[in-house]
Amino acid sequence: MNRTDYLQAAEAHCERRGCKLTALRRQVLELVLRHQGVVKAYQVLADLQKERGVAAPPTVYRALDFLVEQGLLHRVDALNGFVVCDHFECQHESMILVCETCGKVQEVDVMAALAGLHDVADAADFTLSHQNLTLTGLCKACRI
Amino acid sequence: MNRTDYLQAAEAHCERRGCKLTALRRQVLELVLRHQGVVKAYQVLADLQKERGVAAPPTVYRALDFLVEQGLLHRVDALNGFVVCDHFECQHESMILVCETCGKVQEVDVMAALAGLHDVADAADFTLSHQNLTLTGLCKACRI
DNA sequence: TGGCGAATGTTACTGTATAACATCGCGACG
DNA sequence: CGTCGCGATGTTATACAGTAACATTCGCCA
Repeated sequence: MNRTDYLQAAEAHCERRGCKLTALRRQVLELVLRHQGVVKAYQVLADLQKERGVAAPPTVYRALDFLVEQGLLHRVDALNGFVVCDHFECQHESMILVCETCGKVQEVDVMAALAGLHDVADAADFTLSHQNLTLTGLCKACRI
Repeated sequence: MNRTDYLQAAEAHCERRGCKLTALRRQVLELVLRHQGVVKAYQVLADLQKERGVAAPPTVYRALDFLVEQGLLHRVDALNGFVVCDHFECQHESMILVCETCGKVQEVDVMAALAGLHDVADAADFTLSHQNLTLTGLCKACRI
């Protein structure tokens, strides 16, 4: 899916969910899309300042929070960063793989494997929320 | 395992790994042990300052990093915090369950379930590091 | 057209973490 | 015994991450 199609789909997605992908939110989403992999909030802020002169942290954080809420982005706790989710349509749980060496990020679906985790959690009397796992390791290129 | 035994075991553990649980590191570990569940670095810093008058962030962070490296603590990314690991002896991967409501933390072993995750990662040409998963959800008490 | 609510702007601050350099303490080794 | 090296700790300053609180704007619709 190219960038234009993605943005259009994202807009429709928000519409369906009863909220709006405003100009600002769209701009922030575009800025995130321009990067490979994980982006930091302050990187987005800097980019935004380049495009519109002024912008303060809350501006960016509010937009990012919104996009995460809509499932368009995932937050990567381990890196204090954000990655685009390119399959926000399907209700899913996914696994985000972050390469320790090159920082590249990929997202894979993981329903089956998660079932096992849910079992373990159940055994500990714990109910898991829907969530996205972030795991670190080595990607194909860096493993060599 | 009570606190004294734990500290002694921790010291032996470091020894075996060829490094030292110095007085400072031991003190920081004790401070973490005094709390239930997750502790923040700046909480430890404040405690440390109460005990020894002065202390700066790097002092605490260096000690915490060391303890994490030795497997005595786990870092909980999602909370910017740290929890004691009470089974640092066995080479293990574990799953840290954080209750969204009360903040309580428990750690469970999870070898079996992880095998599934490794399979999924392999399929994506990705080699997972040994790591501790942090998952959020609701604990028994808060689920009611 | 006026008023309501959501979105955004603005200021200031709190919390998290690390860089860079100084100093200390202790064991190895001549 | 000195001193060299090195790991641990102290110190200062600053970078990076996130939010509270309040002001303002904008679109919608009664």
